[in-house]
Amino acid sequence: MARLKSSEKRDAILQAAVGEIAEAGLGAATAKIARRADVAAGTLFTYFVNKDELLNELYLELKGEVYSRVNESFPHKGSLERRVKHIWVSYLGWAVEYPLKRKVSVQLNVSDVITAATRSRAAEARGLIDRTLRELGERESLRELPSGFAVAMMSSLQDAVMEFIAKKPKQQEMLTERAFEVFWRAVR
Amino acid sequence: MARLKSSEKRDAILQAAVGEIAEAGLGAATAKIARRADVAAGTLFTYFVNKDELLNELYLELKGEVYSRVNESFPHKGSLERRVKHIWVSYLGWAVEYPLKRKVSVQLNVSDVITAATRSRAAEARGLIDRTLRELGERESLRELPSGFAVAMMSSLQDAVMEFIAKKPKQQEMLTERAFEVFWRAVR
Amino acid sequence: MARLKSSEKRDAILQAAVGEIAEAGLGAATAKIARRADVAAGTLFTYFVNKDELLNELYLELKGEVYSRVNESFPHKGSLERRVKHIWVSYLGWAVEYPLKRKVSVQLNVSDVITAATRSRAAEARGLIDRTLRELGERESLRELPSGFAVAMMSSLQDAVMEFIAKKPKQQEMLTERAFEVFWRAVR
Amino acid sequence: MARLKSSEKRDAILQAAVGEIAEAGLGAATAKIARRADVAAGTLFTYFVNKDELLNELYLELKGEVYSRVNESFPHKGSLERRVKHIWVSYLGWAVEYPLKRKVSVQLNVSDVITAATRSRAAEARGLIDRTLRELGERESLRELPSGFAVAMMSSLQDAVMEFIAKKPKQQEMLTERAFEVFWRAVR
DNA sequence: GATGAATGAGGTTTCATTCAT
DNA sequence: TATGAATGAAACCTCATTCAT
Repeated sequence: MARLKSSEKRDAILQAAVGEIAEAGLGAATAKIARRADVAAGTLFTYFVNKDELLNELYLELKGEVYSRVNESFPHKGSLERRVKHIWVSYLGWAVEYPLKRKVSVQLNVSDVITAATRSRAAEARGLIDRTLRELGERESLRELPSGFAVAMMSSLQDAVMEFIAKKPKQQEMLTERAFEVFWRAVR
Repeated sequence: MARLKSSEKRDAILQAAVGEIAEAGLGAATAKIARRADVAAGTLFTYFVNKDELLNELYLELKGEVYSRVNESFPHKGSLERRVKHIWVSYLGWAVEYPLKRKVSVQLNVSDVITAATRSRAAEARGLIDRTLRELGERESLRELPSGFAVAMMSSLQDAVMEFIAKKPKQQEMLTERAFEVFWRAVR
Repeated sequence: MARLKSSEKRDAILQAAVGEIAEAGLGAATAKIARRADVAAGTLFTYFVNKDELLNELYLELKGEVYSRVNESFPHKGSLERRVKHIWVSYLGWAVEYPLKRKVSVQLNVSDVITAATRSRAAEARGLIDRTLRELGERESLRELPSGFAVAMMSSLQDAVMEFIAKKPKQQEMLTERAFEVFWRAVR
Repeated sequence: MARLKSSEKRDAILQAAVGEIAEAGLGAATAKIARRADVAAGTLFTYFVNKDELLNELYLELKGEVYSRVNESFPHKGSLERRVKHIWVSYLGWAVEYPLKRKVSVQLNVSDVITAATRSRAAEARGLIDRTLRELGERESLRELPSGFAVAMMSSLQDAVMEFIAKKPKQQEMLTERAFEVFWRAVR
């Protein structure tokens, strides 16, 4: 008669964690996360062995969400530029749509709670993206730079764009386009 | 007269904070910071009214350090490219020399403890840099993007470079150069 | 279902607070109160959100105890003198029986931690007493004095009696009687 | 060339203590008292060996002030009623004029910091008052009550009057008069 | 599995007191 | 004497985690 661990509850906890961490930083209390998820304090620990694990799982979840967003209608057969732009546009779309999630994602990324293991599991899930970006990295323009530089550059450039979109949401599309042009000029 | 507040001690606390926060995040205990600074737990609070103020002051200190580094031997009369490159090189130089400080600076920046007031005080101190980067922002290539985009872009690109230099410190110079070329291509 | 908050524990904390405050004043440490109540330091805060609330609740509890003592076998239909005397005797009885409680009650009363809200909640609970004392206040002898004076006078006179009973407990009954005569002469 | 301990400073500290304790209770910080007295934190301890002593001295000072007020123009040769009334009126006058002092005096009195030694030193200073009140205590009406009861009763009745004068200062004179009548009726 | 009271270590901050200047 | 920085014990309170129900 044991109820199964409901993934619904798990999701509620993760979502609550986003809200709570966005407001209070990584020091957010598990009890508050639980309360926001409408779950008892103890219940949180049947879904995540401890807070660190919760944080690592959250990181994975967030990354996964972005990647699946990028995968949606990915132009597998498009030109390199089209494929890179797809990644560019869809990531920015996600980040703008879920600013709290992005904020939390950044905090997690910068902190030390996310283990190397988690980070590499996240990387694994990027297959599609990576293949495209590796192709980009091999271009003449980035030749002498380490593989991975293109990725890092794109991601950090996007962070910059984000800041501006956050301030003027209405110009999202324009900013996304123009910034992509700048980016593309750099790597072309 | 009684002992005067020594800026030596103040500095020791700030430095200890860098070390402690680099290891434990912004949740680092004030007591541990004090111990590392070789100062009694209570003494910390004669220099900073509370932890938040300590963090804000630390932020200012770190930013100030970078800016004064950039100001050193700034080629006021050089071409735009030379000036931008000076900023690029000197910032990366600082970040590579003091990776912990940079790490802490990033954590602070992302967090919510740094007040708007502190942020704008920090911005004020950037006069020299800003003038150059504003000039950059007015170039044809960035015309339709908001002023400030050039700054944000440069800073985020540098973050990307940092990661790689951190992994291969020996290639610092080469990476710095190559990455600047890429950046310059984008904004040229 | 989890363990429920036991009013037993709540009471133990309140009682421990009486002992501790009687010894150390309102500055009594919450940790010591908890220890004396045989409860973990943190547990205190599941029953009272903070020390101030504990103190306010304690005040209410103490007042409540007195009032319910007075209410016991209250001679609703007796003469005014009989009713006033009942109040007089039962209050003094309580105060003599629980000198620590009385001491703490006085300290709380004099301090500023007890909020106006708490004071008025306490006042509400005095219905029976107040009706009688208001009647007393309307007598010729107190006519020009503000309503409430009779109450204040009685209470402060009792304080005086208390001191003496505390020193010579055996004479409690006699002192209670004689003092009431004096009091009654004043208001008759 | 050593400056003498200036009694000016001592007084400033005592006065500051009144203000601070009235606002923050007996837990008032010595550092704040010192600051309010425009004196360095350490200086306080050249005038009072520790906080407890400061509090005891303050108690003495306050009591002394009242007594000397009562002594002023004391009608040594007046009837018992006149003398008692003089005490009554002059004490209430002081309490109304210095409500903070009175508040602090009450707090000190109720607390345990005031030693028995201090209390008896304070009592000594009451010679004049006591002689009159002892005379009062010997009257028929109070015969069977312990000596000292008259004093206690008077003092506690005055507390009651105080409360009302504090609320309606304009009626001070009337309230003082009427209440005395009540008191006198009781002991007559 | 779900609950939430209980725990106690640990966090920040306050404070009486000391002592170098 | 006067100063006020320095001290560190102790205060209040929070929190991740456990476990009886």
